[in-house]
Order: sequence, then structure tokens, then C-alpha cells
Amino acid sequence: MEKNEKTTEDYLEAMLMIKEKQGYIRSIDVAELLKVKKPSVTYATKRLKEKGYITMDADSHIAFTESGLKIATQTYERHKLLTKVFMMLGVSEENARKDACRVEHDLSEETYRALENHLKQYS
Amino acid sequence: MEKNEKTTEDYLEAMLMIKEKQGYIRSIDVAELLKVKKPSVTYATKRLKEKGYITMDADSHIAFTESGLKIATQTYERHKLLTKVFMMLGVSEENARKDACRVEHDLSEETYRALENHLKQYS
DNA sequence: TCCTTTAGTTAGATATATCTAACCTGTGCT
DNA sequence: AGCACAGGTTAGATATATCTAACTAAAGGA
Repeated sequence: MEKNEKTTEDYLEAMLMIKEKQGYIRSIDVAELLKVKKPSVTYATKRLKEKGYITMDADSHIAFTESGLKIATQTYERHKLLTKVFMMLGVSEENARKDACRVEHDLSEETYRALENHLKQYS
Repeated sequence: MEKNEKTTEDYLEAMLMIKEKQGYIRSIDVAELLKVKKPSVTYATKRLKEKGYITMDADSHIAFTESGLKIATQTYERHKLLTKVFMMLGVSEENARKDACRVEHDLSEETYRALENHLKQYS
């Protein structure tokens, strides 16, 4: 009944994190970060390619398209924003990160803007 | 790729809302509130019964067990808490409710406690 | 050169939660 | 009495995302 499936945004965000860390993106790193098996990443990349969010060259390294990078960046920024907000409330870094990750897809534009404003006021 | 499935908590919370509103809980009301079809509720109630969260009497009305009521109540309280927090930030009631509903399952105990404390300070 | 390891894919199985269509049953209207 | 409707269930199909096992291909070391 409960959902452990990763979304488009989860995959794109993970890819961006990996890119920032090591400069290139391989399926195996995505699998490890998201704690899924390799074929799940193959399945995911196939659909991300179909949707035009990523491309893969001959050696299977992953590159963002413009639209894919936009989603990845926005998701990652939101992740960082939420982590910051939770930590400001006194939540431990570990839980702040976890919660940010679980929640980041589900908030409205309006709420994100409100959180940004709030953060500006108190920092 | 994206997830529209309802969780245990979604069903229990919906049932509690219905109970508070009209005093008794029928499958059809749950279906309407969660915007799923009748057989989905049959499927869900079957598992909620198996897990010991609800019982159903001869006329198919739903009743909470102790553990089911506990989860339903906690989820609903969290829903209301989150709605309040978002509205304090200036988010519209509509989005505050929607966001609360999407997010309520995913936050840690620690974060909920932090939000409660925060709310106490500012009200 | 051969052999092992690493990364990726393919094929097929599994689990979950939804749906539609059809059916059952009780209630109430005419 | 007969019939329609409302609520619920059953059966079977569908979609989605995961897994394991087996295969392919490239690279590196002995």
C-alpha cells in the first residue's frame, strides 16, 4: 500500500547531485544513490529520454537537455530550501534532509514562494 | 511514473473526516472523498481489516479499531497542523489544504514536534 | 592473450493499486 | 407484487515500477 517508487524528479535530482559531485553521470551511480537496482535505472532513463529530459551518448553517460536540467535544478533548489527551513526549526540535519527529499515534489508553487519569503525575512 | 495511489493513512484519515461529518462511514463516501471508484475502496478496506485498523459490520458500515483510530486521528491532526502552518506563511487556504494532504505522511516525528513548538511560540 | 571485473541491457517475474463490467442484495416507490 | 435504484462485492484487465537472472561489451591485469 505504501509507495517507494521514485519519480521523474527523484531521478533528475539524483543525476544533478551526481553531476555536481563527480562531473559525469553513470547509471550505476544513480542506482546507488537512489538505492535501486541497475535495471530500474535503465527503465527510468528510457522514459526520461522519451520525455526529452536527458540524452545518453555512446558510452552511456547521461546528459541533461535544457528542460531536464530545469526540472533537476528546480527540484534540487527546493530540496535545499526545505532542508534549510527544517533546520531553522531545530530539526536535525539528517531528518531535515530526509523530510525534504520526501516532500519536495508535493508542495505548490505558492507554498514555495511563501517559504522563500519567510526565509528572506529571518536571515 | 508519478504516484496517485492512496496510502493506508489516506484511507483512515478520509474515514475519520467522514465519521466526524456524518456520524457513520460508508465505502461510497470514502470513494467520493478520495476520488476513486468503489472497488478500490473494497480493496483498501480488505487490507485495512487484515491489518486490524477497521472492522465492518453486517450492513458494511466501517468502524475503527483502537489502533486504526489512533492512526486516523494522528494523520488528521497533522493535516490540520500543516494547513495552519502553511496559512500562517500566507498560503491560500486551498493550496494549504492540498499541500498538507500531500505532505502529511512524509514528515518525521522530529519535524512535527518542531512545527508544533514553532506554532506555540507564534500564536 | 586470456581472464576477471565492471557497467549496462534485456527478458521475465512480482507486487501494488487502480479501473471497468457484471453481479448481488436490500429498500422503497408505484 | 414488481421494479428500479443504491451500495457493495467479485472477477478480470491494466499500468507502473520494481526485482532477479542472464547476457553483452569494454577495459585492465597477470
